[in-house]
Amino acid sequence: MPLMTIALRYFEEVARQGSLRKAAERLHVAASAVNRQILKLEEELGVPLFERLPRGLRLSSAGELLLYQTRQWQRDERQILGVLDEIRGTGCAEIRIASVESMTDMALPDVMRRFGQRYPKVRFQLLTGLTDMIVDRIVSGESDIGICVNPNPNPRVRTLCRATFRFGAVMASGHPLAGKPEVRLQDCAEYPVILPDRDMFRGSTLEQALAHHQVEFRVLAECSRLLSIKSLASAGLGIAFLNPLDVAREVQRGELVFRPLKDRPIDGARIEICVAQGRSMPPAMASFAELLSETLAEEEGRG
Amino acid sequence: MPLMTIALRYFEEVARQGSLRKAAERLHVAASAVNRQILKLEEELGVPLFERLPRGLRLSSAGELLLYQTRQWQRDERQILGVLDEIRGTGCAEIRIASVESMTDMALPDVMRRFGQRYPKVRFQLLTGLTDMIVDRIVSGESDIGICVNPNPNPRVRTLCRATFRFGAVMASGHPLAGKPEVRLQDCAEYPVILPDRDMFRGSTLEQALAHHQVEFRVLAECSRLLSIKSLASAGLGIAFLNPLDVAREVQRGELVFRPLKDRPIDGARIEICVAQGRSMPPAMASFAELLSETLAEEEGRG
DNA sequence: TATGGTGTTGCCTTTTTGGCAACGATGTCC
DNA sequence: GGACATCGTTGCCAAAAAGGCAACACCATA
Repeated sequence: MPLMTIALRYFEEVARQGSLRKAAERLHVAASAVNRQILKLEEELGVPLFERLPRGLRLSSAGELLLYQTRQWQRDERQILGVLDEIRGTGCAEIRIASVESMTDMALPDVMRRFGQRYPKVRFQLLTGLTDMIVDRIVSGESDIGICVNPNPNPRVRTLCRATFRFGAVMASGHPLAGKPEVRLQDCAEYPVILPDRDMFRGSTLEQALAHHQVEFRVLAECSRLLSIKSLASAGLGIAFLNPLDVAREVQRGELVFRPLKDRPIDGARIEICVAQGRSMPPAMASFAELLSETLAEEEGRG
Repeated sequence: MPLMTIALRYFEEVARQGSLRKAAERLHVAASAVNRQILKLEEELGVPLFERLPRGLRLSSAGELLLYQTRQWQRDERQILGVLDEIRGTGCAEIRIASVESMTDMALPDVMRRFGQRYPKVRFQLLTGLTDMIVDRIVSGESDIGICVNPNPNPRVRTLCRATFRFGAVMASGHPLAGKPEVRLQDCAEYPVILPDRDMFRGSTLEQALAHHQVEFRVLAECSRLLSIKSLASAGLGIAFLNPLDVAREVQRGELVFRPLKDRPIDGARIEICVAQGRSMPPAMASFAELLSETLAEEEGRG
């Protein structure tokens, strides 16, 4: 338990009590033991920490300095012991997730809730961004678990699980195309569409698909957030191209409908769960990763 | 010298080397000794700090946490050992002075210069203000040595030395009154005078003296700074009432003349050097206080 | 002057830490 | 596939550190 020298521990108590014998009593040791630690400490530091008065000890200015530092260390010690206490058993106090938006609406909250039943004390840090940034954070160790879409192969990243989701057309339930079980891109061209903005769009599977089929769309809006895209589609302003995960909640509530695309071939979005290569995961984190992987696989099967 | 447990010291090196044996080599101890410290540390903390690999040890997430804290403590340790090194012999690294303006122009720089020859490494913090604030700082421990004027008796303050300086009239060397060896307040009433402002004036000996003699002055200016008063007087704009210490430098240079007042009784300004009651001073500080007291006594004799 | 408080020291025991050699396990090289 | 190197770990014992007890010297106070 003791992370700092007994000498410092004794020193703090002596400074607090102003007397060797009182300090010794509170420390449950003999006064001579305390005295020797203080004398040794002063000798090693080369500076008197106390001045000896007939009624006890009083801090010198060097002693005040050291006392201040010692108290700081004691606070540090209590704090870290507390954190290690939380970690005991779980192996970690916090799981830092970096995820694309697709997962953050439905899948992630669900997994986190189920995980919280087994590990109620583990906190989360949830950061949303694009794949490149997510990979960077995993590599640099800023985040523990990354959820990204179509990441480039990277030797410093280990993929735990991957699942592909095919794009589909997403529109308000009252939309003229909502009646058909499947749609073609050409059908969609008759209505306004809502696309991700340049940053989200670049390099995405959607970009490749649209480029391949050479369809001319009337673009109503380009959005930088998934939430915006869904809001516009919900309002009936246009058709969006998303994967089932993105709109699971809205489809469930009947606000949006998801219609697979008949066109072939259209690659799906490959969602991968990844961690830093060469780093092991504490039990709780491994458990979380597994839960996440299972959920992703289930969703893939359902889609 | 070691302020944190050997276990932590070993732990840091093992984390750095990634191997018990390499760490042991750098620490000049047997590998078994290092191993035992690590095992004991893990047992006491109740958390594994490393995971054992066939090629060595790798930090767990608990270990990373502790390593971060340990490195912080090592920096703290180096820093405070450095300061204690400076203190060795002198007893303190810094002398914090709170002084009225009277001393800060001539006496204090002179004392600090002479002190610096004996203790070149000791730094100063010089704060200028009014007596009440100075006393407060001494009591609260924010400053070490206080130089104040006519302080109220205070059981928590110990006075090392006091010296009284009688007020006099201060004027430019070309002033009509500059020719007389002594002046009366009544003489000064024929010319504009420069007074300290309300904060400086209130409760001062000067206030009592002027109140006692019932002389009507034509006040040219009230100033909140000693420097301003002297500047106006130097410019020949009026007569100021100061004590010899305030104008020692200007008198020496011939810019101002100091003329004692013939009126009786006029109490002098009682300048006191004081420290906190019940606190002892490290050698360097005591030396400084003594130097300061001597200088003050000399100046009193000269005036 | 007696008394109760202080820090300090000598002698000894107890506890902690270190050193040495050996063991079992794992990865590497020929 | 077997020799070899490297790793962490453990048992046994010596060295070092810390602690306990009693006595001492000192000083303020009653």
